[in-house]
Amino acid sequence: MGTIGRPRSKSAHEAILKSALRLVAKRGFRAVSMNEIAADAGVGKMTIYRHWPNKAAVVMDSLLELIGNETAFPEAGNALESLRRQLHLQAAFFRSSRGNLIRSLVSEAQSDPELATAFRDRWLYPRRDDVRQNIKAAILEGSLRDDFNIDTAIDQLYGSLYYRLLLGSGVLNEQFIEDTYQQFLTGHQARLAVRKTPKSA
Amino acid sequence: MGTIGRPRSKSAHEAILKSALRLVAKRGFRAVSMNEIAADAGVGKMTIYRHWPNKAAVVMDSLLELIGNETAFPEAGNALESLRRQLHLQAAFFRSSRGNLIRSLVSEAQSDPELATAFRDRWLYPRRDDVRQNIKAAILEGSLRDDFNIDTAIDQLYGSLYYRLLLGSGVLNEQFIEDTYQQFLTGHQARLAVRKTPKSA
Amino acid sequence: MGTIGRPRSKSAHEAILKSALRLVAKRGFRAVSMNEIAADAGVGKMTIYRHWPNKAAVVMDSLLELIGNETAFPEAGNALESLRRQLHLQAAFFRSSRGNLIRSLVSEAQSDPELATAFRDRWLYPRRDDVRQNIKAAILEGSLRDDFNIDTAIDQLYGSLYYRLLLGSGVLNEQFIEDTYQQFLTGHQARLAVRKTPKSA
Amino acid sequence: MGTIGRPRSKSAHEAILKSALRLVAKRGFRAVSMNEIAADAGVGKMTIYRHWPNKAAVVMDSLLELIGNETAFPEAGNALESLRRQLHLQAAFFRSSRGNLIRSLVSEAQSDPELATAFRDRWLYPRRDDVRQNIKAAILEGSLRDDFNIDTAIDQLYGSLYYRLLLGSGVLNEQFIEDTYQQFLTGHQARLAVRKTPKSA
DNA sequence: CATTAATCGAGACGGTACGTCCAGTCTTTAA
DNA sequence: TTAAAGACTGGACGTACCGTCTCGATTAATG
Repeated sequence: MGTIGRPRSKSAHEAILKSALRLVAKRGFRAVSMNEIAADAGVGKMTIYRHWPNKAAVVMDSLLELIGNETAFPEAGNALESLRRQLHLQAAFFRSSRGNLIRSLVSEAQSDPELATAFRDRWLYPRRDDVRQNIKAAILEGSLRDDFNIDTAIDQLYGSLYYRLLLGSGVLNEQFIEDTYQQFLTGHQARLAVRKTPKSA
Repeated sequence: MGTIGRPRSKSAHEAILKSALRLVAKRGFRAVSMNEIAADAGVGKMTIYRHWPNKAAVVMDSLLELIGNETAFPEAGNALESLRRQLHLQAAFFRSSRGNLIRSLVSEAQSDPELATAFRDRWLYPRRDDVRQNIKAAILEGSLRDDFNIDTAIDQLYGSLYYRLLLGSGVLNEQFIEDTYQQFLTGHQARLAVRKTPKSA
Repeated sequence: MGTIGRPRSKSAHEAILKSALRLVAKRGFRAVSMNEIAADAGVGKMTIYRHWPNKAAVVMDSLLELIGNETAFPEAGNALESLRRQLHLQAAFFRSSRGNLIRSLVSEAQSDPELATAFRDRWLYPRRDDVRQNIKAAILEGSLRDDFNIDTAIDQLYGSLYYRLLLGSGVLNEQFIEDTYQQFLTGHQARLAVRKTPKSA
Repeated sequence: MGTIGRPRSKSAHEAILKSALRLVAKRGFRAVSMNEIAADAGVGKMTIYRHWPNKAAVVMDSLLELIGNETAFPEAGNALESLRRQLHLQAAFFRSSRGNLIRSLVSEAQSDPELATAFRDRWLYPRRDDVRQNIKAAILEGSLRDDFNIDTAIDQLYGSLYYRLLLGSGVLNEQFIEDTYQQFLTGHQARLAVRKTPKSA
């Protein structure tokens, strides 16, 4: 049933998200003001505040609506390989300018409990669910053991990626991802009759 | 060499750090203003800026000077056990109100490159050096293998702790630490003649 | 020539004027928003702007259409007495909540030349014309001299009323009106027996 | 006794007043924003709000501190002549760009009771006191009668000037002032030889 | 009677100014 | 010279309102 009054402008909505995404990815969250986003989107500031409660919420939505599925699990012959490729996708995503969005949102979430909840519920947990599904599939395929705590394993796998993104202690390159994946395998791979030496650099 | 004029107040310096620590630990970085810290410390705002360049630097120093060694490696029979206990110390530290300092500084560092560098050079890397020394000791003791990339291993070990601190996806409890430690062992422990079953919840 | 389409709602027109009059008289021009008038009148904001160009125009019309003739010259035995009574009517009008409309419009007219012109052409000058007619009648009746500048005399008569309305330097009570009327008489009344030099252009 | 802390900047204070005066006199109250005044004065907006509660208060002070005595009673041989000249001064003041300040303040005062009180207490009443002193002097000099209500007489004298300033019904030229002055004389001048019934309270 | 076209209530829109807040700097007097 | 106190510039914030625009629904006069 249609509501009365002028409907919200879909084009304004999208223009705001695109401007926010572009500006924040390029210059960072704090360096971009609401006035600037509004001007860039050709929109009144009140329109932004009518759609979102604050800057963080705008950026949160621009992440979800515009680039939400860049890190989806890719097709591969089996679950384990799909997981491996997704880790590389995630690293590439973090290395790109999009990584600024994640850094900004995690940063703001430290002083904004509502944003923290939103980030978890709308970004983190859905992606963790995907990972969990993938791991369960790998278990069913017989590639992984079935006696470990999946949530803990996920934290170990992805924790190091977020760590390098946020702390900058090292580069998120291919080798690092490969090592992390292998370390995960070492701990959780199903035991075969024969077993080789695990590896790392 | 005798200085002219009124000497700097050492008590002011400490009062500022204590106020900053207390207020930021309780209410968070963003919610605390410089005026408030100055007032709480019974000090003029200029005195703060004469000692530190900005708010983040004050909090950085309050972390280092007041509670810097709460996570030092404890004595234990061997290097591995010392590492295990340190992981538990670090988790306790993160769970306490002090965790707010780390969260605040990492958060601010996302938009302040100088702070990012300072945080790495003065907090992160010294502690990583300790971990590295410990791991090398464990290698020498024959408890760990000697063919892995230590920096990557450190990221895997501590990344999940920072992840839970900053993302709030799960509790930093004893079990989580124990699992993380075991997963590290699984991947890096020296192969003995006999081997037990690794574990997890 | 018949117009096409839905005709303008006369009831909406009147409801708007009544709401504007009531709200502005009670709370003042600036304190009342167009949204509020629209809501009070049970009308869409666009309907107001389809009938009038801006808020001042609405209030201007509410003054003219609803209470325009409260200060008309009353019947009396002669022109002078009619003038005297009209001055008292005008004072009563200014003292009432209707005075707020005049104050509001004069106030807005200071920064809105179009409104200033409209206020003069539609409110001020018609009433000055009435006064002028009355004075001319009094001259014809032999009660007033015929050698003074009528416009200047009107400004002197009514200027003090507007002055007290807008500046609030004193009350617009009966005595003040009576004194003002007498001062006018002193200067412009026809000489009964002997008289000295008249004055003015 | 000197207070502690940095004292308010006298130069900033004056720069603000001068900018406000210049801009408002030229373009009018509503057309000038606080940001603009701040920028023109080379001052932060907070400094303005630290010295005054709102724009009207700034303009009020710029009127009083910068051009307050342009309408002071000039020296003349006698009180009546001084009054006559002051009327001409006042008219010239109203005709000049300074008249915009008076118009602005009276306009804003219609919706700002505090400003209304301030305008009366700080601008209007002091000047009325001067007029009252002058009239009393003229009475003592024997030029004016002593049996009329002075406040009413002042309203009649100056009311017409404010009326033409605010309503724009006619020009504030020399002739108008002269007529107004003569009308005042007619009603209040002391009778030279023979005299009939006086008038008014 | 169906069509047409301007109106209606509702409310989102672009734009502009407001008044508040805080970071980091500067300027006093006192010690 | 340094201290406490607090005023300073600069700039972002979130709110309010104006006057315009856009919906779906209504309402005469026209065809």
